[in-house]
Amino acid sequence: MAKTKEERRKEIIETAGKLFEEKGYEQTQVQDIVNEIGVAKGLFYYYFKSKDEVMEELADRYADAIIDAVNELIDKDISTFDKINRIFQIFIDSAEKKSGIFMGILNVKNGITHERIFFNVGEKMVPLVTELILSGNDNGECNCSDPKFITEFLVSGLFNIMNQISPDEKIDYLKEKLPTIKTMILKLYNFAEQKESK
Amino acid sequence: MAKTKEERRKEIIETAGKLFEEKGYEQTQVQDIVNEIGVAKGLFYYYFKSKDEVMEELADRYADAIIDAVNELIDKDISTFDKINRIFQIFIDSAEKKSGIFMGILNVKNGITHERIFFNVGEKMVPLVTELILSGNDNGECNCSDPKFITEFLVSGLFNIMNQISPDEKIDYLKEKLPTIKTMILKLYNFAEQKESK
Amino acid sequence: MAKTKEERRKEIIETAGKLFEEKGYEQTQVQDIVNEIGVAKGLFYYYFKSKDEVMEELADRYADAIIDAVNELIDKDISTFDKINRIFQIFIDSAEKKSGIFMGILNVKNGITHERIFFNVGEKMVPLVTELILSGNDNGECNCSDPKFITEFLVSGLFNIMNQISPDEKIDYLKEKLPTIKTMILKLYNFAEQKESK
Amino acid sequence: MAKTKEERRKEIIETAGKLFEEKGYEQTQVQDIVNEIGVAKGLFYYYFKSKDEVMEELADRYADAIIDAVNELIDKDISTFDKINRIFQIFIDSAEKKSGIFMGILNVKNGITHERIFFNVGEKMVPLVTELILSGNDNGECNCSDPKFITEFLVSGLFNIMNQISPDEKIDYLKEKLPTIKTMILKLYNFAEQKESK
DNA sequence: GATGAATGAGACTTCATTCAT
DNA sequence: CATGAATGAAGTCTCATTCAT
Repeated sequence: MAKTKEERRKEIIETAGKLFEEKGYEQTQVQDIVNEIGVAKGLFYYYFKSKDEVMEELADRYADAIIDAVNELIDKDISTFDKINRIFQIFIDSAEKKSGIFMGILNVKNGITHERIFFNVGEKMVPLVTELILSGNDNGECNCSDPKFITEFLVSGLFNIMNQISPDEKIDYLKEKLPTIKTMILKLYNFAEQKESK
Repeated sequence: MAKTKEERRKEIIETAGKLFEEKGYEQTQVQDIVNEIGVAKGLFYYYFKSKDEVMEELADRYADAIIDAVNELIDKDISTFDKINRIFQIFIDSAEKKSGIFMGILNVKNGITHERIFFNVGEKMVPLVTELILSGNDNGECNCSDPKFITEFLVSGLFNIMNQISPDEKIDYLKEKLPTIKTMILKLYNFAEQKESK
Repeated sequence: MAKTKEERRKEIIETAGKLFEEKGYEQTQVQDIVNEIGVAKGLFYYYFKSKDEVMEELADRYADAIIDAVNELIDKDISTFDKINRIFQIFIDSAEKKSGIFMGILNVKNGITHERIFFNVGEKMVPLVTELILSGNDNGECNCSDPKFITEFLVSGLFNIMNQISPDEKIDYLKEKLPTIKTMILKLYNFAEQKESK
Repeated sequence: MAKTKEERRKEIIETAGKLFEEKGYEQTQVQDIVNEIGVAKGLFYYYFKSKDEVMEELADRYADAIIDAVNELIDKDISTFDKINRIFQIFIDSAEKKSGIFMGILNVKNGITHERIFFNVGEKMVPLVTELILSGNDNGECNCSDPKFITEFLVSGLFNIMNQISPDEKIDYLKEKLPTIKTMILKLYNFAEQKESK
């Protein structure tokens, strides 16, 4: 047995994430997590100081994955409108990934997981998008008087939609809604009417 | 002392609501609630079967208060745009009331309370607004191809905004954002450009 | 309303007895008893010092009813065998009465009720029957070397049988078994082979 | 410390059994059990899901021990009368074992323990003995028209006797009564008059 | 790296009993 | 006689965390 340290850490985080989504944070016991993996409880505490620390890292990892992708995009030489669209696309795509998180059925009991992840993602994503819109305002691509508020709105709206549909329908549902979302972006940030480049 | 049954019920619900907001559902013990009121723990269970039942009733009461106000509005002889605006106004106003609920600082620990209330409110409010827009579509006041999705977006967006600011700033913040919200409504439901009647 | 003191006492005792049988002593709350009657909980404590006191009185009443009937019989001018038979007949008959007690389905949870009543009845009945057999030994009607042990055996055996069949079948079952019981009495106390006088 | 799982389980079951007998099931708290052993309360729930589960296992173990011994006996090549005698002997012997169960003073409060154990034992023992008598009827060793009823009678009678005497006197008392019990068996099942082989 | 028995504080809940009206 | 809101001690059960092996 004896996996490498990093493998085990990842295994624990991902298993925890899966269970938090399925049953909620409070309803998932450390025992459930180690049972799922097939190791002893003590091992959990060899890798993490507490159950809470796993949650924290979980939310961070998820947020970081999104932010990394967004950062990579931001310096590209494409229109602001395209950037914004792609950012939300990345956000949505993350729901398709096998990350374990985001894959849970809406469960009123797992509120804490959702809020925590949302908080982490939102906190990092909103400033990036806001900055982007502000520069778009400057060069005339768009005209939005309160980009921070609008962005918070869009992010939280999307997030909640994603948490209210079952994982099976999620991908198809979001694909179906994509044009509507693009129209919303167009209107709310006041982009000049335009065609999206591939 | 022996208050009437209805007074005590209300007192317990409101005290519970206040504490749930302040500390979160899981972190609020039944003992905290009865301490705050100054009665014995048994009394709590004389009125409610469980801690969960209080939460349920709390969420229902809050949702019902909003829905009642919305229903009253819906038959009035004013434009659809005005109705929609006022509905969101009611939604926002409810956050100002001293109801005890909704008054909490954003606390990542009280996710369950927020999700539960949001779920109850959203579930009832979205269909009402959707219906309104559909009839607005029919008589040419607006032109929205997916009113249900847009409404879910607006409701969840607003809800999250309200949960992310401290109660002290909340009222002023929302008042400040009101024009922006109205503009969003105007654009997202595609209302014909118009003046709102006072 | 306002029944007489004695009526209310009886009502409470009988209702309690019924519920103890149905659900067991520990599982029956004072609240259940007063709910069934339709009065307030305080009234229960106006008539009885405690829940235990009701149980005590219940067991006593039941035992006394049997003992009274047995005592009446004991001085009659009939054979000892007939007396013994009739005593067990009385014991069995009491199970048919609408007394509320003894009418419960076997419920592993109501052990306390059964044991308590059995204890009270047995304690009073065994010495009477034992005495009877001893005098029967003296005048040659029977010949039993350990009447106390045999009687305890018969009483506890009957009692358990009665607690193991459902109330609906009870009467018919016991009627069916009556000849077997008589044969047991005949053999165990070593009565001279004889015909029972009607 | 850290005993093996099976040792601890057994320790808990036996300690619980001892206390149930001494004070009754309802009157024995989980706290009492763990105090007696000198461990933390959580450990109890590490091994058992509930207090009730211990009781269930207790009754099962006791019943199984008897049934195992009886089964071993049943195929031996001895007379039916001897088998029946030895079965009741096993039943009685089990009361002498230091198993912890069955060793309690008669306590009207421990009715549930007694009823439960009796129920489990009786349920398994009665059919075995009944079958034995039926085959004894076939080969002419005995002649009993209702072996099931008689057996229920004997088992419940013995059981009650055992619960009504203090543990100190129990062994001597039962030894003293053994001839009487054998005579009862002889008569009730209508065995042909005979000598028991040693 | 890994185990899992053991801990123990503290949560929720129950209910017999009281007492002011 | 009757009410029923209020009490509070006591019980069962949970679970994150520790630590000796």
